[in-house]
Amino acid sequence: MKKIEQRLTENGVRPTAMRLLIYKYLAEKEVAISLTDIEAAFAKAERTTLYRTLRTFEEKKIVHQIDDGTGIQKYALCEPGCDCNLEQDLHLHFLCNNCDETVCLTEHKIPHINLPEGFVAEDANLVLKGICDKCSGQ
Amino acid sequence: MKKIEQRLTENGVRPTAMRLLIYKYLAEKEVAISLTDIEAAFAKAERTTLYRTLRTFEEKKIVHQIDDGTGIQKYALCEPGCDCNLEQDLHLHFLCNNCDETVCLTEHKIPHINLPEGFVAEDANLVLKGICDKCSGQ
DNA sequence: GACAATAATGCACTTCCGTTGCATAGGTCA
DNA sequence: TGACCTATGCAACGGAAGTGCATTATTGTC
Repeated sequence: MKKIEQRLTENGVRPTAMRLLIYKYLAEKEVAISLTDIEAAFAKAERTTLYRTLRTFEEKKIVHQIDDGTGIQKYALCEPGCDCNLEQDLHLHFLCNNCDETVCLTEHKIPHINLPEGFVAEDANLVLKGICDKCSGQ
Repeated sequence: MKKIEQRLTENGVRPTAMRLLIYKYLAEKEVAISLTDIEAAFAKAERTTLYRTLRTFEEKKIVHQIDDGTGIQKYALCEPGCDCNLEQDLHLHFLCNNCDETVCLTEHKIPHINLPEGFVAEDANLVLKGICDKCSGQ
């Protein structure tokens, strides 16, 4: 918990009890988490607080937002030292059609794409859908 | 208009007046269209009708749905003969941060990705964001 | 051409999720 | 301690997708 506190402080986020818990929750889960997920896990807390905590985390580069095509925004912890805006840190995400969980494949960067004349890419999002390792193993 | 009628019939969609107009609209626009766009263009028509028309078109492989990360579902005409479910027909989309328009880059297929053991990909979505050719030209 | 069956359209309403405004509680610093 | 700033809680809004049901149009059959 001390480590989490330090991580938050380093990134310019005041380590309140709520935030520590949310960070811990994100760290334990190895998949991308939606606001609704968190809400279910912290029934006592306000949705708004959770929402704003996630946004704060995102602004401070503690989590990155994931759009996996479900229409629901999800979040996952950033790797320490990663800057999710840089092309080299853009990794792909995998959405399982079976368990509906989305995981970061941080080792798999998005390949560079040659665009037609006139197009300038600043950001990229690649989502693969299918069956994840947990579900295919059975 | 006869051609459109034929296209719809071939794909098993009854060519009503409404549908012909919507198809025509999609064909003229060269960018991905949201339900709200269409609603604005056809002020007289019901949202539900437009919504269901788009869904029907999608089911019958006349349009494909695009998730460009804006949280708004968009649609664009499929190339004749394309099967948007097949890996070889999966192309990437480009969302312009300046004009907010999303275009299909049908010539640019999504590269094949080697996934970790246990992951089986069935579908893929790649969206690049940046400045499009129209906006960068100025 | 008239009729029944089927499909498309229009209207009302719901749900889900993200988002904001404002009041209150809590922590920080002089 | 008191003033200030930040975080939290509560209430409400708004956009977009989606559904149920009645009505209208279209098709096939006799």
